[in-house]
Amino acid sequence: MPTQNIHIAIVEDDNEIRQTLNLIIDGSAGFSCKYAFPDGESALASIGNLPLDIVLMDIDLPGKSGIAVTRQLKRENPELDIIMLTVQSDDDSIFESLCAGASGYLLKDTSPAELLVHIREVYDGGAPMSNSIARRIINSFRVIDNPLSDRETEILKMLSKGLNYKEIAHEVFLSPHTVKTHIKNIYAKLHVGNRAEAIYKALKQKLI
Amino acid sequence: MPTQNIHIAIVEDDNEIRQTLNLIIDGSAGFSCKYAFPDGESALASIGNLPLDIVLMDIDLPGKSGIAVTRQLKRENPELDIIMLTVQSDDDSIFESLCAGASGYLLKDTSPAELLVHIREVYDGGAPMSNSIARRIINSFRVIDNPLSDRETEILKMLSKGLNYKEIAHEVFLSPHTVKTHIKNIYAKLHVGNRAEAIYKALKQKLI
DNA sequence: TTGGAAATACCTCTTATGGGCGATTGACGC
DNA sequence: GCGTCAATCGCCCATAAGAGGTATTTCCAA
Repeated sequence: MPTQNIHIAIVEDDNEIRQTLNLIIDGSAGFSCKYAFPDGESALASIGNLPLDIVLMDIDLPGKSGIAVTRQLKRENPELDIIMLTVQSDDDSIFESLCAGASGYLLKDTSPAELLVHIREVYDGGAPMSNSIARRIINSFRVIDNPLSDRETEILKMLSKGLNYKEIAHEVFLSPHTVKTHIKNIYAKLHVGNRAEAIYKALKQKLI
Repeated sequence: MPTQNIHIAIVEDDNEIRQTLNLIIDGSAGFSCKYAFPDGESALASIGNLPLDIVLMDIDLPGKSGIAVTRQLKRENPELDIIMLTVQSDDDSIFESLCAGASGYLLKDTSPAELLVHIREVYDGGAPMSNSIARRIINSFRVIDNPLSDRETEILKMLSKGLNYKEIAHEVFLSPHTVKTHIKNIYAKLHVGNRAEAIYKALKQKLI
């Protein structure tokens, strides 16, 4: 029993790549690719009224960048899945794309067969990434080291919620003086001089 | 020409699963699995002296959790790659595992054939994840929306660096009063009442 | 057993912060 | 042309925060 076709559009400025992708995808069983755009503006103008499941998006486009186009498309069509298909493999491109709402990130050295597999993965709720990209993403989660004691971490979390000395003291059944001492020690360990910087550093280093 | 075997260890408390995995992996060409541990303590005691490439780690272990074991293993053997292989699919388990240093996250419904593919992916520098896991990770990057003006964002960033009114005013060539007004507006937009909470929310929502 | 964290508690002093007010100017949209 | 909003500047005041101390207890590891 044949499943329903997955409807795909392409945004890619290189004519040859665009047409080749179009032919490959549209010619594969289970996939339909009736729309291809050479730039973001034309894609934004048309997509939204179209019955699409997935968009393949290049990043380096004339005019609006593929990341900006992704952001806007996702704002207007939250259900649409967008897969970045690009040569860019720098951290900025990757993380900005994900923040913009991309559901996958593939490098252009991906083979046509793999591409089709990955499109189906996205259709099935996955989030395919080229190997090197996936590793970069999960490395971004790594924690360096945590110099804070459990008590200090607990108090720092409350600080980040906006509580003051007295409120924290009440929460943890301590004297406000003790809370203050802990916070001073936290500042020393994080090499900061106030709450704002402490919370910034702690979040950046995933301490809280 | 045969490539070198990938050397694998298993940490898994369920005897049947552990032995089955062991047999499947060790019986596959290109893979070697000579070590299997029923708990984290025994794994920590032995691994480190062993010539291993990859460890498959369960999360729900007797005693130390697989996440804690992962953290310690990675601290002592940064080069070792650890793949979580678990039934846990809650956000906390996923993100804590990644923060602890896992290089992949697979659910136990992964087929043996896929498992071998994924082990090789990790060996080749990738970071395989089960479909639903990958999507959760990617979604964690999504930006909701940014209610702040450019000026406000600029000032909020300086706040997070620990600058006070006067210092910020000096940086942006404004009166300290104006800076204060901006900050008050930021608090209103973020529905917070102080710096700590503002920075926490802003970072959580990726506004800065 | 001794040294070092961690956790606990207190004091004083100066400065920064946040709340509550008001006000003008210049874009931009409708 | 009118309203809205960002951006700018201002004042007063109560309180919170941070910088400087000192000190005790507990517990773990060297």
